Amino acid sequence: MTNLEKECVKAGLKMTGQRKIILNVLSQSEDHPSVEEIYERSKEIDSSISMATVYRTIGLLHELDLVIRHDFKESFARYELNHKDHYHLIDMETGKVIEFESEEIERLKEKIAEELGYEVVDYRLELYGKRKS
Amino acid sequence: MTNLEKECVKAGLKMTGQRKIILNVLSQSEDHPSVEEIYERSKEIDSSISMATVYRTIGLLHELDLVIRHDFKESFARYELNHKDHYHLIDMETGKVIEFESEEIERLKEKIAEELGYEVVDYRLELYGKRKS
DNA sequence: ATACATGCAAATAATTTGCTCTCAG
DNA sequence: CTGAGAGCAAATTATTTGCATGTAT
Repeated sequence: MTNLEKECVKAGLKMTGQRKIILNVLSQSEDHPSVEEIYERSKEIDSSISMATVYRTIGLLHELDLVIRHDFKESFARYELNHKDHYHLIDMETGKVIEFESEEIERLKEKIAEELGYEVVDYRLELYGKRKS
Repeated sequence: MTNLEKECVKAGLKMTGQRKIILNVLSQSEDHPSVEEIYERSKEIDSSISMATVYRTIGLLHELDLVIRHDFKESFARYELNHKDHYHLIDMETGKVIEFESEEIERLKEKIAEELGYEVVDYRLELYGKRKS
């Protein structure tokens, strides 16, 4: 049983075949798949899996804070496993998503929230850019 | 004719009654209204205005870069007139949106994009927080 | 005059949900 | 065994679009 699976069980979820597959797909994914994509990748392993199950599972994982949801200015959402703090730069020409980290932003967001009398519960930082010629 | 109206005309849009109303509603709004809300506020001025028109108008204004679109982790979008660079902190308990500015973030985002070989075309920075007790 | 806008209603697209059956614990 | 979970299809929600009619320029 993987770590991720253990976390789910600990949270009270039953470890069904479908959930194992979806968790596995997410673990294998280096990108930020949409529900549709997660569904497609999961179907390659078990073709009987349904969209509804993918939606419900992703929803649960999101509640458990195991996956993060992104809205990259598209009509649908993208997901990824919640690993360390990082940010995204979206190439507006190719749609490619580049991840980056930044200690400075980390500090800055805490500082700003602090000044406003708030504690950061969640955040979102995305840059949309064009490759320099 | 307001400045905003002039900008629209300059871009080739016809200045219809509906558009004037919507522009006016946006100018008056201190918050970040959804299309539904813009529609409600507009209807108080001219009850015959339709959702389709609001959607289309907002879409055009967005293309002209006169309004910015926000996805504050809700199921719908919110809009506001595009004034100077600023960011948002969303109070997770009340949903209230607090605007703030930050020279540092301004510089930082340029620097980061630069390092990745990109030019910033657009960006998004939101903090989601809980009020400190 | 005429191309662009509007209102209405129907169409889309993403996501959610009701219901019945299945299976993990 | 029993309640949580799955699949299917229908429902919902936000947004978009086709079309006949209206209007700013």
